Amino acid sequence: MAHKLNQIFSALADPTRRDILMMLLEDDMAVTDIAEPFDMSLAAISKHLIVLSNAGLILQERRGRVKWCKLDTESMHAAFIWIQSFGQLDPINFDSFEEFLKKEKLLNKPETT
Amino acid sequence: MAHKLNQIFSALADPTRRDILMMLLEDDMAVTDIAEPFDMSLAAISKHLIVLSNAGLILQERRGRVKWCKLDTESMHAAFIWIQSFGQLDPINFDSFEEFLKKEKLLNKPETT
DNA sequence: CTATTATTCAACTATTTGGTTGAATAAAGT
DNA sequence: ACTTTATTCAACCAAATAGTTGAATAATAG
Repeated sequence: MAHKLNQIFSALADPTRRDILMMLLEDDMAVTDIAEPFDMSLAAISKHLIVLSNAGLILQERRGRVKWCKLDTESMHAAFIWIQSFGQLDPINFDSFEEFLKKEKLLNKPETT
Repeated sequence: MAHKLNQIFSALADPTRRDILMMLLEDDMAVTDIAEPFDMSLAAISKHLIVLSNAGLILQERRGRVKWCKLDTESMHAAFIWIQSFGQLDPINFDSFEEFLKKEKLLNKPETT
């Protein structure tokens, strides 16, 4: 699990990839649709998606000729736990934590597996 | 602040640098002492420290010929908040959160600025 | 079968990264 | 002044990264 942290943090270090992850918060998307807003070739986005996939931050499932991308929360959670248990945070910002809870509730995701 | 996330996550992506940060949890250290346990040149460690410093994860203060390194919690906190507010975490692991609180209490840091 | 759409592969390039070594600088210690 | 200790600088190298373009593959549509 520790070696995965390299990949996870490395994947999160790129702003394009963070943007992609945030887009996927809204909904699952096909590769072409993900690429659309970016000023960058499709192949470049495809590579970013492979990086995200290798880091375990997204899952890719091919249905027909379309490859659907969706968030995989586990790696993000692992990074979260690492930082959290690192422990050198400010007294803990309960406000932002509450806000996070609120947002979770608002999203009210149907697939709460 | 967003552009700093690139540097922060990128800095956290290297295991040597994460190790250094964890060593600094114990106490502030001089560059040479930080380098000692690693199978790597002093210059390499010096570079890692510059990366950590640029990411705002540590502070370096020269006293005499020794450069002391200490954690700077702000950037770590920024990364924490980003992941937290990203919101795609599992229902929230309250156990690990409690453990984190407990550890904080145990450390009982005097400099709770 | 042919064309179109979706995605990736391959080859290439430029830049960054993580490491090395040896010299340079800075501050003490004797 | 000379030596030792602490740290960085400079030049270099190998490997990884982030991008490009053009061809290849895969699946659907006509």
